[in-house]
Amino acid sequence: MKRLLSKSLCTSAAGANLKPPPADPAAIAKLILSFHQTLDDQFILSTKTTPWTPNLVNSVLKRLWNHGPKALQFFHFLDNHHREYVHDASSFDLAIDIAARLHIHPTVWSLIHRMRSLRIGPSPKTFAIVAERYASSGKPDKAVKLFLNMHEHGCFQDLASFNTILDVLCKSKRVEKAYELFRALRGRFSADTVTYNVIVNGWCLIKRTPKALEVLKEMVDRGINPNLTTYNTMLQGFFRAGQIRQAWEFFLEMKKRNCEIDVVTYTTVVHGFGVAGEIKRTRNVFDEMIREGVLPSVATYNAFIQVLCKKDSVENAVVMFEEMVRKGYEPNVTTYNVLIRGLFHAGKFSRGEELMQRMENEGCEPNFQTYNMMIRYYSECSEVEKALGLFEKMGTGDCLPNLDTYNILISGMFVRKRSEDMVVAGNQAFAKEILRLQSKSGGRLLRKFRL
DNA sequence: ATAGGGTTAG
Repeated sequence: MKRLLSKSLCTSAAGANLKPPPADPAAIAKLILSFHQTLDDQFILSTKTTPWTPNLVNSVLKRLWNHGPKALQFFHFLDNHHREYVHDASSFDLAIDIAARLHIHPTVWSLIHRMRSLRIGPSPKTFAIVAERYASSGKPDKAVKLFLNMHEHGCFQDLASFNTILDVLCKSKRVEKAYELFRALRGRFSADTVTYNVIVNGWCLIKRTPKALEVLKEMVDRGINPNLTTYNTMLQGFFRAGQIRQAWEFFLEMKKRNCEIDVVTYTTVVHGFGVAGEIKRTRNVFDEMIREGVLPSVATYNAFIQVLCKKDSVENAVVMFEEMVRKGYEPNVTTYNVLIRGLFHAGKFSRGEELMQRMENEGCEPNFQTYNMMIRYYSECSEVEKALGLFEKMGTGDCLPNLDTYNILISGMFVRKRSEDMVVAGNQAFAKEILRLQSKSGGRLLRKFRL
């Protein structure tokens, strides 16, 4: 029912014959996307009676995540045309995130200033968002500067925000920069276990386990107690760096020292051995885990199923999947994605499709990864009809095609795996379909790819 | 949004 309504809103001519949308974020997002230029009087009329709440606004913003300019238009529209509604801090944070991802810094800063004038922020979270954008777009120095200047925007630095900026730098692989800042300011902020864990994890992320061990040692020397998170981080680091023997010894040491090793420890080892192709040891550790009374989580099963797909056989992965279901676990979107990928990788497309149907029947919505991965496999095998079928299905559901989807489809046009004739026919079908869809999308695709 | 485990293929 909901889907039918969404579809009718999507396919109606832009701006014409639109009924007021209910407080349904999916319907509102589709309505916004149906406007090719700016939101106009028609939209004002359509949303006059909509009961706006921060939750509703946030849902709409999240649905428009891959259509950033539209999302910002919507945010500003509410600010300007519904004067009785005032945005919540969480909505500002989302809008700031979107503007920062689009690198529209004047908008980022005007939103920050507006937050301040409304006395609802900016909060440390707001700064974390902006810093993360700076760090991941090659501007770690601007991220650091932002942290150092936070207080000028009414937001004082504390240990938590210090730990956050270090984590942001580490997660975007700017570990040297994080380490520098850490050494300069650890005294001023009284670095704690979390601070050290962030730095240990940073070195592990770039596979520099000797540096991670050095920080671990330093931590102990300074009287900061490592905890299970520290050890699990280090263990994961060894696996990531391909140091399987060291990982195993570290794991044994953890047990010898009576660490209360937990589900995260075991999942790390199951995954680590599996990725290294040591399926037998993966099984042994999984059995040991159950023997020791540590309950596997859905993540443990996901790790196991994934490595069975990659390093063993997809049939064994299916067995493990059925076992987890039998034991009462509820597979999540990751579980399905991993197994569907395994089936597709093995060329078992129809079984992959069946599993997708099953996930939907179970109420687990396919996401971008599900669709994009399936479309990629179909495109690579010149299964044009199948790829387009999924693309169409995306367009009518809650998970709209994003830029990656278009990229996958377009690169699919250039794949040559079958006879030249098939490729030409496939290309024509793709080109025709993409042009048709782009005309519905208001020219976004045309501008992006100059088709 | 102060820290640790599970999602692409190349």
